Amino acid sequence: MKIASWNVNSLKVRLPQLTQWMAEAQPDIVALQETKLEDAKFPVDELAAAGYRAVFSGQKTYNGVAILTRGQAPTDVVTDIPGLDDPQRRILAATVGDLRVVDLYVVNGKAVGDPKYDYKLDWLAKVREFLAREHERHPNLVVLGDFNIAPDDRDVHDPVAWRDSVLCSVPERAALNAITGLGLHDSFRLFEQDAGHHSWWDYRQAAFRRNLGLRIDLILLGEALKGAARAAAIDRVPRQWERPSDHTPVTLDLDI
DNA sequence: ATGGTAGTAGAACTA
Repeated sequence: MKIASWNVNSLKVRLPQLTQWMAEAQPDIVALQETKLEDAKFPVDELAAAGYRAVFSGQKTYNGVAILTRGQAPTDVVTDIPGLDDPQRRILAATVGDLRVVDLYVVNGKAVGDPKYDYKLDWLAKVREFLAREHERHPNLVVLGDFNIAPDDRDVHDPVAWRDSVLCSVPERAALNAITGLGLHDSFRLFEQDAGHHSWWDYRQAAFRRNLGLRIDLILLGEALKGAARAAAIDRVPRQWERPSDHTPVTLDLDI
């Protein structure tokens, strides 16, 4: 089975690209971020026509997450972190067959020291507690999404320029390490050790053409699933299309 | 150099 994550930066704008990409890539599960759609406006019928069921947690203008599945319908859906009263729609957990899937749109944080940065670190700490409980209950855990953190310097086009800035700072990386420390493995690094592989490129300064990007979109696998991983990839093709998202899809092939 | 581009909205905020 193939699992994917894609920050589409407006599902309304990117729906044609999403359905085209799914028709070509044939993923079984797709986690979306930044849908920017109220639930009443989610394109349920269009995605059903493409062969996918959907669960979603959205809001107008900002944020919004969704999980699309082929075959079995997602069940046991959770849309909020227990103990965190947060109107921002950034987390969606669901059971899909034998897998527990948690889709995250991690807070960007704006800049180190900004109030949004403090919210990011607090949000990540609360997510870690939630994921610890999810992992205990569901060994076959997949946590994926836009983490808005580059795990280490290999994931950054210019580590010196980005040193200690938001998306790369030591406290953010510590928060991510606290999550991977639960036994959740960055699946891309099970297969690829080199630098220069990115999943997000700023719209400005021709960043994609120059490969000035970061790898911030991750698929984490629980210990029990690690041995089932067969291949991980970043599909740069949709980033080359007309009117692209600033993120491109990341994928994982699992032998289950 | 706090620029630049994109999405949502219809000005300013978020990324």
